[in-house]
Amino acid sequence: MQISNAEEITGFFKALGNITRLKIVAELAKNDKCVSDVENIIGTRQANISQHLAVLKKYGVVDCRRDGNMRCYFLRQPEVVKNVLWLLGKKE
Amino acid sequence: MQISNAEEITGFFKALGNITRLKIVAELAKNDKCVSDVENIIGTRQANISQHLAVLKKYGVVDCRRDGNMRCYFLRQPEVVKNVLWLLGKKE
DNA sequence: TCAGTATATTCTTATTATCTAATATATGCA
DNA sequence: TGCATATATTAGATAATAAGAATATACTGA
Repeated sequence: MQISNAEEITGFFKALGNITRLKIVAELAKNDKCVSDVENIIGTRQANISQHLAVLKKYGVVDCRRDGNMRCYFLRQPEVVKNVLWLLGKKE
Repeated sequence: MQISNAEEITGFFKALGNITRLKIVAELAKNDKCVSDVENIIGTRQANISQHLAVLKKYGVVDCRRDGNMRCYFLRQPEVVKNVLWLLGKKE
């Protein structure tokens, strides 16, 4: 197995290697959400959610678009993320 | 997407979220290796490789067996790991 | 323009990760 | 038993991450 873009892949794993961010990503896998939606679902302070979303964005896992007053976050590669989570979620 | 075993999955991502460990795992995806093999391929000090292998083991990514004087490390779920790396390695 | 809402940023502190150097442990063999 | 080899563990320094609190920014609507 050759890893050509090891930095990038490591970044993906770093991004998901935190339980709060994993939960955020799992929520975004269902549908796009604005920050306050995520805040309500995850039950963490707004600033913290915002920081985690920034990390996810920095590593290229999510991106966002403005929606009026809000920011709507979404997975950049939803199928990849869903497949990875599915693979890991299966019981072996 | 429901994440039932979030802790465990986060652990997997933490384990792979380091470039040295990612490289180790990519090597083990080719075939099992003893510590000195990994050391030579990765080009890092023995103690450090040993520490990284301990992290991978702690999170359940690898396991090892004794082989005489050596320890042979292997992926616990090679197919899962290979599939995940393949998914992430594809160019989109 | 001003107030209100939504989100981001900065700062501080605590925890965790990483690396090196030194040392310990375990096995194989003479 | 004693030495060499292979690997693991510990300790200590530094860096990276995470969370809360406070504050700043940006958009909306009156």
